[in-house]
Amino acid sequence: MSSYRLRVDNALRQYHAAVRTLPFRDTSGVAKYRHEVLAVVLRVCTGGSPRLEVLAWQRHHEPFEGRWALPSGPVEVDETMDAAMERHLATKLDLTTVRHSEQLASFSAPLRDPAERTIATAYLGLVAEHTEVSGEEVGWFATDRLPAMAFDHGEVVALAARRLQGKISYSNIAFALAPEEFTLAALREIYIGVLRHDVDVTNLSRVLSRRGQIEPTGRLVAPGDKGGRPARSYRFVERRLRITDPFAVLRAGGSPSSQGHRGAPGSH
Amino acid sequence: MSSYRLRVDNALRQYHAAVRTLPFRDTSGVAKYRHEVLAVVLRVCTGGSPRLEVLAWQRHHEPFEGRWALPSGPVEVDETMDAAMERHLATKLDLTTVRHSEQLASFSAPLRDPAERTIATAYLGLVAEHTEVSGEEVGWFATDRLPAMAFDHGEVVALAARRLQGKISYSNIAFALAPEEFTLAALREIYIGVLRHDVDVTNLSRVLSRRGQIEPTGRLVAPGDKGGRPARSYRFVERRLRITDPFAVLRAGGSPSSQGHRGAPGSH
DNA sequence: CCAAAAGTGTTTTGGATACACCCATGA
DNA sequence: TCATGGGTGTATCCAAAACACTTTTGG
Repeated sequence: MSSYRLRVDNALRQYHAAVRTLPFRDTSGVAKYRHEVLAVVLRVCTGGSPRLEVLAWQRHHEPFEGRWALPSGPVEVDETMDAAMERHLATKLDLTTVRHSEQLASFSAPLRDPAERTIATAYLGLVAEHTEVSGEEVGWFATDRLPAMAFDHGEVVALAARRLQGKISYSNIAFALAPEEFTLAALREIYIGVLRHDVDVTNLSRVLSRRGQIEPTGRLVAPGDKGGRPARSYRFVERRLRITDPFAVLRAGGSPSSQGHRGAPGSH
Repeated sequence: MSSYRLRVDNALRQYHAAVRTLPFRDTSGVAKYRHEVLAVVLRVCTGGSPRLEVLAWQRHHEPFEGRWALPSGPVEVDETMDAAMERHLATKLDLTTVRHSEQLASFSAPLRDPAERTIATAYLGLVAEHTEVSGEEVGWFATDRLPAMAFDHGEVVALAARRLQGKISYSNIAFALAPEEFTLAALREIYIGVLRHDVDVTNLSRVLSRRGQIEPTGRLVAPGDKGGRPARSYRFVERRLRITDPFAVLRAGGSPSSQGHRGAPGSH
C-alpha cells in the first residue's frame, strides 16, 4: 500500500473514531444521531396477587454495568422503527408472539446515554402470561417495584404502565394480555393486575359483553380441587385494538343514528 | 498548505459528501440519521362556523416544491427535542405563545424524505385564536380540508387532530385554545370546532364547572349590536394540562374517599 | 349437607342530555 | 314591547356499581 493511501486511511480512521463519540455533522451542518428502539414488554402474572410485569435483561458492560435494561437496538437503514422493534425482539429474545404493540414516545435528553448521544423511541408490547423468551440474563419485574434500571428505562416503564392502565378502560386492549380462551375469573385477575384495584367479576362481565368485546365460546372449564360450579370459557371477539368507549362526555348526542335505540319509554 | 494536508482535506470532503446522501455508519457499524422535530400548531378559528386550523408554510425548494409543510427543524447536539421545538417556532415564526405542547409520535418510514433518510418527531402545539406569526408564506388551513401537503405531513396533522379531539373530552386542554377570559358562547365555539358536532352551552357549562375546570371572573361582557343579556366572563382555573375525568369505567369505586359525598338519599 | 366457585336479578347511583322557562339588554 | 341572547330548573336516560340470591360442582 502506498504511503499516500496509508496516510489517508489513518486520517479517516481518526475521523471515524471522533465521529463515534462526538456529535457528528455532515457538510450541510446537520447533526446526526444514533437512534434506537426500546421495548417495554408487559405481561400480567397471576400467581398470587396479580401484578403487571416488565421484561428486562441485565447489562454486562459499562455504562450501567449490572443494572437492568429494556431490550433495545438500532434501526437499520431500510426499515421502519416498527420493523426494527419486531426484528430485535425476534432475534435477541426469540419473541415473536407479541399480541399488540404501539409506539409510546421518544426520549432525547442529550446525556441519557453517557457514552454517546442516542435518541430512543419506546414501544409498548403486550404478551400473554406464559410467553417464553430465550436468553439467560432476562427477568420479569413488577412495574411498581423495579430494580435499579439503566439509562432512563425506569421512566419509560412507568410511562408504559400508565398508558396501558388508561387504555384498558376504554378499549379491548386486554385481548393482548389474555390467552385465547379464558374464564371470567382469569380475566378479572388481568384487570386487577393492570388497574391495581379490585374489579367486580359480575360488572366486568356485563361491561365487556355490552361493549361487544367478549363472547362465550360455549365450552366449560372444569372446577379446581375444592369444587365449585364449572366456569364458562370466553374469548375476545376481536384480536386487534379497538376503542370501544369513545369518550362518553360531550359526545355527539341527539342524532338517533349514533345511538341505535332511543326514546323507548317505560323503562324507569 | 502542504500537499499532504490538501490531499487529506480532499479525502475528507469526499467522505463528507458521501455521508450526506448515503446512510452513514460509524466504525462500530451503527447507522446515524438526521432527526427533526415537526410542529402541528393548531388553533380554532371562529369566523363563521368554527373550525380547527393548522399552521403551514409553502415550500420553495425540492422536494415537494410548492406544497405546504409543517414547521420543522433539526435537533441541536445539546438540546432536547422539546427545546428544539420551542426554538424553531420562536426563531422562524416569532411564535413564543404556544399555550400547551406535547409530543405526538415519531415517523420513520425510510423514504418519507426522498432526499435523505430523516426521522421526525411530531409535536402538538396549541395557541389562542388571534396569535400572530411572522413569515410571508405561512397560512392556516382547516384540518379536515388540507391542501396538498409535503412529506407525510398530512398524516401527521390528522393524528394531531384526533389526539386533540380525544383529549378535549377528558381534560382541561381547551384552556390552551381559549383566550384568558371568555364567554361561554365563545368557549362553545371552540368545542364545536374541535369536536365537529354541536355542543349545548348549558351542559358544557355544567360539565366544566362540576369538574372544576372553569370559574366566573365576576366581570360581565357587553352584548353585541342586536342586544341580549350581557354574558358572564369566565376563566380556566388551571393553565396546565390536567386530566379531569380519569376514566369512569372500571374505576376504583367503593372507597368513600374517592367520591367525596356519598349516601345522601332523597335526590331521586 | 356444606363449602366453594360461577352466574343472575335487582336496586341504587350519579353524570350527562334535552328542553322548557326565566332574565337582561338594545332598538 | 319585542327580538335576541344568556342563564336556570328539571325530567329523563342509561351505564356502571353494589349486593343479595341462585346454580353447580367437589368432598
